[in-house]
This record gives sequence, C-alpha cells and structure tokens, in this order.
Amino acid sequence: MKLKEHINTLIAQALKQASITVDKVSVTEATKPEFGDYQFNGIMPLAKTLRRNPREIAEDVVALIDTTDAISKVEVAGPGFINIWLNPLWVAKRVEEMLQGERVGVEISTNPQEVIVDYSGPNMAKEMHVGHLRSTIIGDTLANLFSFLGDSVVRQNHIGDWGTQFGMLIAYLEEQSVNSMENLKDLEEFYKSAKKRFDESEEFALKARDYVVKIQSGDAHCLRLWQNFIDISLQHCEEVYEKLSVKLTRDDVRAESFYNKRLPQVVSKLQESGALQVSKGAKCVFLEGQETPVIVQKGDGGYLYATTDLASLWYRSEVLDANRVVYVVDARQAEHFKQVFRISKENGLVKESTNLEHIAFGTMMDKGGKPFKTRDGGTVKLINLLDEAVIRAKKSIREPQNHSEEELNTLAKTIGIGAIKYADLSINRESNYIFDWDKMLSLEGNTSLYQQYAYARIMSIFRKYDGEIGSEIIIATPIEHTLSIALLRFEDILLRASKDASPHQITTYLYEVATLFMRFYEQNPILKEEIDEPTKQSRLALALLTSKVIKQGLDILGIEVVDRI
RNA sequence: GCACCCAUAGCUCAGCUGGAUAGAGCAUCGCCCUUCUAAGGCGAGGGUCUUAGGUUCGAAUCCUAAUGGGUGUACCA
Repeated sequence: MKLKEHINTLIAQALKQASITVDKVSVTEATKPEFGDYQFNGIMPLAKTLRRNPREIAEDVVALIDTTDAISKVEVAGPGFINIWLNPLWVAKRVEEMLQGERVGVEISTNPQEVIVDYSGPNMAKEMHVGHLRSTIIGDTLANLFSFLGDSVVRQNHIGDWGTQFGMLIAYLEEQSVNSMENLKDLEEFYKSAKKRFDESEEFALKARDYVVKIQSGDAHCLRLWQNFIDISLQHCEEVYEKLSVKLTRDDVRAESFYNKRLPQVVSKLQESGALQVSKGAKCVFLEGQETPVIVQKGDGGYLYATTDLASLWYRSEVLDANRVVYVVDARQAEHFKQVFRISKENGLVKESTNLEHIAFGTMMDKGGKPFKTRDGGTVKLINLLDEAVIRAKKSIREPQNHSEEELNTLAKTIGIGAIKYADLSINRESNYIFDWDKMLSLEGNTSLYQQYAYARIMSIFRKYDGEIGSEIIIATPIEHTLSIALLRFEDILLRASKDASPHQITTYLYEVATLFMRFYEQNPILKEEIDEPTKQSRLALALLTSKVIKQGLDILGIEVVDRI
C-alpha cells in the first residue's frame, strides 16, 4: 500500500480547493505521537509568497481536508504544522487487505525498468577476500529489491579474468604441470608461489610475459590452460556464493574478457566522435576541467580498465537495453566511474535517458578502526570468515539441547550468515563500517538475530494456537494503531530504498517493526484466557502480518528466517 | 599540489525534500518472569550535532572558510 501517496493526495486536494498551488505535496511521519501519525510541513514556506500568516493558511487548508476516509483528525500546531491522525477503521481495512494479498501489500511496478546490477566482480587470480563482501551482499540485496518491486533485473558479475597476472599464473600452472583441481585448492597459495617464482627467476618472468602475449593473441593451448584456471577459480567463488546464499550464477558472469572484441570498437567510436587525443604515445580522452586524461589505449596498444568499463556500458545500453545501470563498487573508484559515465554519455555509447549510478560503499574496518586484515597483516579469505561466522553463531545459541544436531547446524548457518549480511546492510553504505563479531551476533539491538527472534516468537504463538486466524482487524489500543501503520508503510520503505539504492532503510524499518511488535506482544496479550475471541483473532492476524513483513523484508536482504530458535 | 568523501551521546549508528524539546542500540544504574520464547519489555542519566561565519521565520541538514580523519590523482584493476 502506497500510504504516503494516499495521504499526499488528500492534502493536495485540500490545497487545490484552497486555491493554493504547490509543486509537490509530501507529508512525513510525525516526529512525536502527540503530533499524530503524519505531519505536513509544507505550509510555512508558502507564507512569504502568499503574504499571509502561515497559521491562517494552515487553518484554511485544514478546514478543507477530507476527514471522512483515511484521515480522522487534522490540527494546526505551532507556526503552521498540520498534524494528521489516521482513522483506525480505515487503517484496519488496509491491514486486512494487506494480509489477504500474496505480496504483503506491495504492488508490482506499473512502470518496470530494465535494471542492470553489476556486483561482486572478484578477481580470478586470487580467492575472494573480505574486500568482495560488501559489493556481493549489497548488490545481491539491490537486485532482490528491484525484482521484487517488478523491475526486470539483470545481474552481472564482472569478474577480472584478463590481464598481466594471468600470464604468470598460466606459466606456473604449466611448470607445475597441474591440471587437476586438487593442487589448486588454495588459490591464494598458488598465486603467492607463482609471484615468488616471478620475482626470483628472470627466466620464469620472461616466460610469463610471453604467455600474456600468447593468451591475448589467441593461442589455443594457452587459452585452454587459461580457461581451465578460470573455471577452477570460478568454482571457488561459487562455493562462497553458495555459503552466502547469494543468487549469482554462471549465467550472470560477464567477464572482462567478454568485452575484448568491443575494445577496439570503443577506441574507434571515440575517435569518430573526436574525443580522442594522443598524448605521450597513449590514446586518451581529456575531460574538461581535469588535468589528467582517461587513457583508453596504452602506448603499447594494450587496453585498460576504463576501456573495458566503457565497453560494458556500451553493451549494457545497446544489447541489454538498460534504463538503469547500478555499479556496486568500492567508493575509491568514484572518480573512475564519474569519468567513464561522462565519456559514455558524451560519446553516444549510452543513451541519454539511461541512469548510470555508482553505488559506492566504504571500507570494512576492524574493531580498532583499521582496515580489516589477518593478524599477520594478510587479507582475510571470505570463505574462512563465513565459516567462522557459522561456528560463532552455533556457540551463541542459548539452548542447544532444544535442537537436533542437524537443526543446530542449519540454525547456525542461518544466524551466522544472516548476522554478517545484516551488519553490512544495516549501515549507510557510503560510510566505512566496523566489523565486530560480538555486535553482529548480539541478541540485542538492530541485528538480524533480533528480527529472527521476533519471527520465531510469532511462529511460537501459532504453534500454540491451532485454530483459524481471523480476517478482521480491530484497532483498540495505541500500540495496535502504531504497529498497524508501521506495517502499512512497508511499500513506501521499499520504494524509497529502491530509489536511493539504499538497503539500510529497510533494516531501519524492520527494526522498528520488530520493536513495535515486541511492545505490542508485551502489552496486548493474545492467547490469554481473558481475551475475547474477536480481539484474539485480530491480534493473531496482526502478529501474522508482522511475521510476513519481517520474512519478506529479510528475504530481500537475502536473510533467512527460522521457526524456532 | 589538486580533487572527492567523512565528522551527531563514552562506543556503534539513525536522522527522508531545511521544520516543533536531535533519536536508537551498546555500555552504566533502577524495575518487570508460578503468566503466549526474559535472546524480551519499562524507566533514568548521558549532546556547544568538530569550529567560525553566512542564507532563512526556522539549520545536524544548504553555502563559505578553518581543523581533524580517509581516499583518489597518466599508460595496474
């Protein structure tokens, strides 16, 4: 239910009747319970142009607001705030409708977009490490969110499978005559050993460089080795995706090498449009107002990542016909994306109407506020981090005796992985974030476990109660009123999170819903004997809807729920 | 050097287009379980929103500058 839009319309009608023109009416949630459910602050800025006392204007408008439907009461307060109370009967009806629908009251977009979500993007030369976590988690959530709202989503995993280090790896692969996966179990070690050989032996280094040339010129034998290496490396990634319950598959892979054919075309296209200049032997695009150019072809003829990104932008616009392209990539690449976005638009690689967004995020820090590393300063392998999360989650379960060993393992996975994801998603993505095991696995505060616990608590009620659940909602207490409105806001929240590509708005909301439910549950007994049947039915229905909102919300975040903790 | 980002309670963070007395959680201190999962709830204390100017009826939010921190900056990705 688009709650805010509905109220906006009612206010807009009153303004129209009062012959006041406003570009956009936008109510906000009331800042305090005394101020009602929503408030409209848009009168005060009008005072100057209308040359009238804002309070008087507000009085006029208030008199014209329809209070027979959604709104039960309006009041002018302070210098000209309009406080709005929603009609509990109307709210109850909307909650009933929300309960009946398949999609927790969320409409499928009538104007679906073709959205590309570019995320994860691991480098095939190494194993995935913590640096890939945020992109993978945030990107997957955004893809889930957009598709739940009805957009047509294409996930793209822009894996790094091309470049000089592959010559080194292939040379080492051949030298070791490794063809089976067995010896490649630890990709990280393999990379390190190859690098060591490269640094130590000039002969080996020469061979490695030779391999780069061979791969790039399409030598069949080398390409086969390269392909083999990529396959194995990709399997490592898929293992991580599996553990993380991230929906990326092989079909989503559009590797760097996928764009090879387009690279010379990008250069000639830029040449045609006159953007290209040769400087110090390299083919460059100089952007207005910037000293250093964007190099699209090196002096030796090689291409760079800017070229690949331009090629991918072109492909996504031309072939995939995207309306919106979101790149979920580290904030440090902000300038790079600003540049390639601009070049692609200015030179017709991407349609003017296409929205290009760099969804930047900050670095993952340790508890001391330093970049997250192992004790000896190395990078933390993602797979180890995830395994640790599950182990820690298992230890944190309060009453393990209530579960079978198998249940316990599933539970630990759900809690552990959920905690890692939720901790990441619940923070404004642009700021750096502090990775803290104790905090994320805590039972208290804004964590996934709190949501999962709230859900499990509701499930426990339904285990105890085996009758029918009513379809009539009765809003009789303040907390029922507040909880109901919070539930109705679900769609508003998702729409805004989608617009801003900002998952933390969903977590903030879910935390509010879960907290309200806990209070509701504390104050308004459900199955107690003294509760009359209609009230019991209504409260059961509210609990049910709460569980549906939490489940759906967490599902978008890629987090599972359990019936029992 | 230049450019970009960040600065809110002891700690971790919310704060939507500028709006009423700046909100949560953790930690600290009280209270509530023979009663639906107490992994919960209720309450208390804790703030010159880094600083100084400016715009405005009104600024944590917008503008300018300073300070502190982070990041990027020609042939790696």
